[in-house]
Amino acid sequence: MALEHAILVSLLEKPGSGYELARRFERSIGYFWTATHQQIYRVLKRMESDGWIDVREVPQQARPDKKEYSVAALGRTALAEWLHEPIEPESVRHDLAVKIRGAAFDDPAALIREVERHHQIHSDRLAHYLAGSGVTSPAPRRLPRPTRARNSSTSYCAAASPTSA
Amino acid sequence: MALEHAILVSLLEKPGSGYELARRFERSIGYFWTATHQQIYRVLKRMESDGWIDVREVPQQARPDKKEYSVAALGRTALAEWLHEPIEPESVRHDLAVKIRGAAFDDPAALIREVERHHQIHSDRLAHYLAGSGVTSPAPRRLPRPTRARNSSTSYCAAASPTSA
DNA sequence: CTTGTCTATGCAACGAGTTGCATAGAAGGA
DNA sequence: TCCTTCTATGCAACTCGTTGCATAGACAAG
Repeated sequence: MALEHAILVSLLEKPGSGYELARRFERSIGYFWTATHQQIYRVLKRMESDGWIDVREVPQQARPDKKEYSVAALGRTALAEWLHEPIEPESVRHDLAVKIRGAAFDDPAALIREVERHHQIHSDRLAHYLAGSGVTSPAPRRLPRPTRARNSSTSYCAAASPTSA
Repeated sequence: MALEHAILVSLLEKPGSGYELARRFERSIGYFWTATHQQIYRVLKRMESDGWIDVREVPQQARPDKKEYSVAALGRTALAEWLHEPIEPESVRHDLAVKIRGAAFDDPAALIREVERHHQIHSDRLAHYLAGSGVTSPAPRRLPRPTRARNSSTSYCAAASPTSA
């Protein structure tokens, strides 16, 4: 329900075409919201017909013409309203956590490698964020070696005691 | 694509009905994957017709009968396969981050309260996790007061310099 | 000359997830 | 008695998001 709003933010930063937005959603705003070009084109259509954004045909040489979108008054209002709503239920979908919990019924060792891989990915991304933001890096942290996680991991996570392990 | 697998994990921990699963998805496994009862019932149907799970009609007194599901051999195989696949693109959808970025075009002060509210919610949840897991709490951390975030926040976040602020 | 890549837009079909509504018996409180 | 809550299951309609495919001109590499 928020792709519209992510697009509004991006168009306020700089007007652009569907194609350009799709590029931005590969980085920049895409770090916070993912979307494919299909979705973007479809939502742009709707936003335009709702009067949230304006279109301008821009002829180009040496490449196809494009439609440049910019935020209309109605769009700004809609964005402002959304910004003032509290964010709610935050629906969680965390594959890795489900797998970790499922590991009790399979081979935990294989998952540990996967967890470490993800830790690496997230560390790298954090470094990337910080490098770009100009904020000085906090003291680097590393994952503490597992202490007593091996047997305690099922204690609250599992609704009931697993029958295998 | 992973609700099936979350259900398999939950049913391995303890067989149960659609209704009971829906309860579990309100806590326990629900911390990692959200699902409504509608979704659960629909997926259970499919899993059953695919032979991933077995059903057993359980007559009850003083309440409606229920169908108790348990994991079949095919289900265990499917889960094992899934556990060994690497997790990929991790599609990100982070309302709060989009709002923070949009705040440059609106009232940043209002959002600060929202951010603090969320920090509180996450701290509480972390405490809850740790309390349940038996892991000793790490040194409590608090958000550093904003240092120079006010003007640097747009540097890499924004694809282009915002024209208002 | 063909193949592949980049810009630029879009349709059609599907699958995942949400919302609203419906049923139905038992129990408990106003 | 009526109303609400709890257990238990489900249909129908919708929106959101993904995947596959299509078009089409310009350009560069082989």
